[in-house]
Amino acid sequence: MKETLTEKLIRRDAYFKEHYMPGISVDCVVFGFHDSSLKILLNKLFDTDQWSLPGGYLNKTENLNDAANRILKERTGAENIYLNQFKTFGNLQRSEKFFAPYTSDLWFNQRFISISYYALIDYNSVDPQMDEYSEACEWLDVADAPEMMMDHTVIFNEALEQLRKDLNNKPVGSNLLPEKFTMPELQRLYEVILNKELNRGNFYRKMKRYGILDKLNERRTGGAHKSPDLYQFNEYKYAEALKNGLQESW
Amino acid sequence: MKETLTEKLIRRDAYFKEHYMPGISVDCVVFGFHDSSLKILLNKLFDTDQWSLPGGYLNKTENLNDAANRILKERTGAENIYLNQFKTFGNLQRSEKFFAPYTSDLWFNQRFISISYYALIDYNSVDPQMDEYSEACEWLDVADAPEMMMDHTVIFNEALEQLRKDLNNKPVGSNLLPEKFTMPELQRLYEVILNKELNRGNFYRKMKRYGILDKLNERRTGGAHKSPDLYQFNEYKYAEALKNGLQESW
DNA sequence: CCAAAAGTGTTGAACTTACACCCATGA
DNA sequence: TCATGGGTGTAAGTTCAACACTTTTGG
Repeated sequence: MKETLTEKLIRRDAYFKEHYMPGISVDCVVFGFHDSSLKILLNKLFDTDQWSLPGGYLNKTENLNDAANRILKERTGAENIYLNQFKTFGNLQRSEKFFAPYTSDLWFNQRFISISYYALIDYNSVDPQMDEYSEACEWLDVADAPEMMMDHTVIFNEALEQLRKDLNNKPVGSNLLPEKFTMPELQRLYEVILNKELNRGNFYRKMKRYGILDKLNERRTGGAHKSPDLYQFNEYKYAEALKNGLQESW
Repeated sequence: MKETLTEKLIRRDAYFKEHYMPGISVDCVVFGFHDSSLKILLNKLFDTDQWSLPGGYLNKTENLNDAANRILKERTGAENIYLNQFKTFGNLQRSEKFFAPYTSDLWFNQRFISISYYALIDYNSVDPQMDEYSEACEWLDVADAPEMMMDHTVIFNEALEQLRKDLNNKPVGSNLLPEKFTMPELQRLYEVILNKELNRGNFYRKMKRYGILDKLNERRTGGAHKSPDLYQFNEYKYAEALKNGLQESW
């Protein structure tokens, strides 16, 4: 017979009490880019209709950033993911409703402060993995994000806002795209993050002017039309340019 | 006979265990502007040579932002201070050295995660107040910041970096200056935050073009030369302009 | 009346925006 | 052959840095 979510939480209670810092959780908003749209990686918990951000707890002997990396590795199989801690959520009521059915002495049902990261990852390098409390782990389209548990919708929205602000200051492009990509793909990434259309010619020139891309002697074949050139980021020049920001208004 | 810092911490141990969340502290980097330079509010603990950021703990029945506001009110006497949560610090070793002399069962000597805010405040509205563990609470010049305890120097540097980035996106000017100020004062604020000189004429025009300032029918008299006009921020227009950022490179 | 500071004008360079055009090429 | 993408041209408008000029005011 299948163990319910409640039974699972009760069974794991003592283990968590021993190994994890009380009151501190780490949540990750994992962004990917696929099929010209921005995706987010979400779990679906057993016994609920709601989705949740991949998250976990802080081991007593673990650094904060290491916890975020560990949690992401468990969920995506990938290592060295680009992570950006963007805000810590600590309102009293943030998990009240969700845990209302549980007894208050349950470890999981204490007041938690959520230290939140957003992660940027090459969609194709991810193999979404469920955790022990979930019945699904999937990429969903940011444009129609589902209802999420607790305050995860708030966390997600703030992550998206921060991503938008970081577009000219953080290596967003190189972390969301595969190593080789075409100029139209890069433009679509910018458009979908900024949620507005950009002029093709100007985008092309602007990107070239930054000098952060290397043009490869390859093209993407197999498409329906002219094979577009492939580019890759010049990591050194990209990093240099980001030090002062890309200084553009888009 | 004066109670030592150690004695004080031991005496308060049970009280904190009862009322405050374990493992979570809130630190504030408080910025002010005075005499053409950027200042930071620091405490000096008893029995040490090091300075510390004003900080405190999170009450079990208190929201995160409320804790930051409470701590600031205790230290500055001011309410409704502009606060910006910018990062959470949680390395294992962050307080190791500092608390090494204390026994490990002391509440204060557990592993703490520091949720850090920077605060912007009108220098003149502050009456620096020592807490019970300090022998001094003073404004010090950011340009020659002293040695600080634990990882507070790191926290301070990241706050300053964030402030620089936020200059065009957050109401930095209106929160650091008194209600009425002159254009040269505003320019000096920008210069000291950005750490570079700006062209006077262009600064003047740019500020006017934003339309975020109201020119008053008053001047600052008493100076050695021409009395400059006084301005104040038009809060509504300032807020509107900040929604999209001030879009300037300075 | 003069020095210093406030405030304004001007100008050339640079950049943005928006649109248009040509070429290449794969289905 | 035609739709899509690569690459370039250009005109109009905007912004910027730099410098110089005028105005104001305290001593």
